This record gives sequence, C-alpha cells and structure tokens, in this order.
Amino acid sequence: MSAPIDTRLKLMQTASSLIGESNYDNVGIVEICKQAGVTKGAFYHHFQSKADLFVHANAYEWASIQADLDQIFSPRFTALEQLQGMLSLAVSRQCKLGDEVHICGMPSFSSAGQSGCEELLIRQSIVDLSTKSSVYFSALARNLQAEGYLNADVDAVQTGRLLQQFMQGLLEYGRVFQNFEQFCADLRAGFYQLLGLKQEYRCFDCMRSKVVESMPERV
Amino acid sequence: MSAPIDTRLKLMQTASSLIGESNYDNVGIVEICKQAGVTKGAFYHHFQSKADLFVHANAYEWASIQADLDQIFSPRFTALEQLQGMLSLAVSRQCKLGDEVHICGMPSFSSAGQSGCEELLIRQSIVDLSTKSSVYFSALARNLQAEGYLNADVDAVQTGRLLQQFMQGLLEYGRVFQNFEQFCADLRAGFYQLLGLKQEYRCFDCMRSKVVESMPERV
DNA sequence: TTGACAACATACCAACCGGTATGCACAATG
DNA sequence: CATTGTGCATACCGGTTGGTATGTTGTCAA
Repeated sequence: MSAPIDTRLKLMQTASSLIGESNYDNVGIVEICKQAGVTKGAFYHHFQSKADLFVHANAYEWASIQADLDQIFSPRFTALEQLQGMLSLAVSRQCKLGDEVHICGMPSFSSAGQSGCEELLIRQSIVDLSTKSSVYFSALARNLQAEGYLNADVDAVQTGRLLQQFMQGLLEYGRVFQNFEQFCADLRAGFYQLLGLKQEYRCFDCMRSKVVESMPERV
Repeated sequence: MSAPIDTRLKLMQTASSLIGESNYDNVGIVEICKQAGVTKGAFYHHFQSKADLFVHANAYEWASIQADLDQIFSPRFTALEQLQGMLSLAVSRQCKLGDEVHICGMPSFSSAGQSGCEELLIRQSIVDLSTKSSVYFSALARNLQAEGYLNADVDAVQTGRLLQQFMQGLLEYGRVFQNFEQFCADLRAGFYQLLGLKQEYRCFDCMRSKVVESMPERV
C-alpha cells in the first residue's frame, strides 16, 4: 500500500492530462482511474465527486504553473527576458510523445475551453484560473511598457486579457492541427503583435530562454 | 404535416445553437429534438447519427456566415470597411436574450472548441470550418496591407491564422465571462493590434458598420 | 381504389456514467 | 491482543445516452 498522497496526486495529474486533451464531459471517472492505476473506490475515497477532482486538479496544475511564472517574473530579469520566459514556458509545457511534440493545451491558460459545462463548481474553477493567470499577462504588458519595449502606450489590463484570449485560441487551434512549428511561430508572432513590441526586440529563433533554462527540473 | 425541409432545418439550427452554447458531448439528441419540437423518429429519418447532424449543422451555419462574408468582402468596399464589416458581423451574431446580449459563440469561427471529441467526422468538420474561415481572415490582412492601412509588412496567411486563433479565444472567454461591452472592446483592440493597423484608422466607437447594415435581413 | 413510399411517432434496448454500499487488508493505538 | 480507523477493492444501482425496430399517417402516382 503506497502513500495515500501518491494516489491523490496521480489522480489529479491524470485528470489534468486526460481532460486537457479531451474535455470534462468526454472523460469518465473510470477512464481516469484506469489510467491512474487505481479503482473507483480509491477515487471516491479521495474526492467527493468528479467536479471536485476537476477543481483540485486545476488548482494543482495552476500551482505548478504559478511556481514557474513566479520564477519568470522575478525582478532579476528584464521585461524582455520575462516575455521570452513566458513564451518558452508555453512551448515547454506541451507533451513529448516519442519524437513528435504533441500540443495538449494548458488547463491553466485554456480552461475556458471547458465551458459549456453547466456545473457551478466547474465554472467557478474556470473563472478562477482565468482571473489568476491574466494577472501575469497584464504584468508582462506593464513591465514591457515601463521599460520602453513597446511601440505605443497600452492598457495593461486589457492587453493582458488579449494575450490570454489569444493563448486560449492558439492552444485550441494547435490541439486540432497539431503543427508544432506553426504553433511556436504563431505564439511569438501573436504575442509580439498584441503587445506592440518594438521591431528591434522581436526575436523569432530564440526557442529556449535562459529564464526557463534556469528553472529547477519539473517532475 | 409541414414540409420535411423545415424539420431538417429546424434540427440543424437548434443543434447549432445548443451545441454552440454548450458542447457536442454535453448536448443530447433528445434535447435537440425537444427544442426543435420534433421526435427522435423524425431526427433519425433525416440524419444518420448525431455526428452527421453536427456536420450538416456546421455546414449550414457556415453557408450563412459565408454569405455574409462574401457581402462584406465585395470589392465595392475598401479594406477598412471590410475590417469594420467583419468586426460588426462577429458582434451582430451574438444572441439577444431580452435586453441582455448573450455571447454564444460562432461555430464557424470557434469550432475548435469542440475538439477533444475523438469522432473522426467531428474533427474533419472542425478542420474544414477552420480552413475555410481562415481564408477570409487572410484576405482581410492582405487587402489592408495592399491599401496601405498597416504599419508594417505582414505575412497575410499567418496573420489570418492569428486573427482566427484570437477570435476563437475571445469567443470562449466571452462565453465564460459574458461581458458584452468588454467583448466588443477586446475584439476591436485585438484585431487592430494583430493586424498592426495604423493608429489613425483605428475606430473604437463605430459599433455599426454600413457594410453589415446594407446586408439583407437574416432569419 | 390501391399500392408504395415518405415522414414521422412510440416503444424499446444495450451500453455507459456518476455515485453508493459494503467488505476487507493493514497499520497505529490502547 | 483487541479495537479503531485509514486506504482502498468490488459489486451494484438508477438514470441517461445514442441508436433501432416497428407502427402509423398522409400523399401521390398508377
């Protein structure tokens, strides 16, 4: 009998992954359990309901992303490095299946895709995630603005929303077409345009960022 | 007994509406039938399966949008008018429930949100719609570029994709937060930024476009 | 008038889903 | 050593879903 925390964790990770690749309604509890290697009894021992698992899985996923984001947004980096860090983060969070990189979305950034689900808990979780993550997008715009990297004055809050909306759409588009090169190119181009980053600071080949590189290895 | 084409149409319209507001997995056949005022027998007389209905409903919805788009992209309009026309179209396609405007998405532009559904027919329909609609987004970028409205040279094809991805994310964000004013503002701001529209051509209060106004009334 | 067929309506079915009830192994505690 | 409670496994249940089988009604051609 392994530590109970492991079962809980495994369930949350599996749920995040499966629901991220499909959607809440389409993924059954039994499938999550099977993939996680546990039974339904174990599931209902740890979570009150399917929605409860979703909420906790989202929170867990977000905690991981947030840790990365807080690294990226450390004041020791310039706003430009923060931008590259965020772009790299989005890229590095896609799954690798064999040689192919599989665009599987990021619940923390694309949770709105689960909308349509009427359950209150689910909607609250989506709103919560969107709100939390948009704070970082806004900060990015504000920092770039403050350090003079942008073409014009921007409304940081609105620009943050625009970035988040774009990211959401980009991830879903990527999930459908599964073209990783295009995903990376579009990600950069979209962010640069939405931010109005000055031309001389745009960099299209810096796939890896020293910010993300410097982060501790994730499990 | 009304004309059979009516039943077929009603089913497609109802399916478009319900699935647009929720998602494919979450909307049952019986619910679609109930809303459409027909029975399951009638449904399976007209369509082979639920997926079959989805495909045809999407095609029908797209035909309607395409007709509008072809009006908007008539050479008798300037590229700037075409842009305003597209923005107005996206706004005008949201449902009105009483006094409140309800952001219900547009299957033709945000079909990727139905992804995660593994059925082949569904995926093909999504890819098909995305491909078709991105043609118009690209044309928009190309026309604006040709007429000198943009700040810098752009890759029209990529910019078309970016606009589509943004639209997708915007609509899903809107569906979650249901803030119509913000939706309109973000729509404009996002398009202007992604296109790199010259500042002097940006217009934030022209809610109604003479292009859309001139279009025949829809049912 | 009659057969044929389109256009449904009704009843039904197997499969699946989220959730529950119960039982059991094991570890800690007294 | 007995008790208690955690951490599961198994079996089961009512409700729902996509899909089917069959019956019925109106229409129209021959």
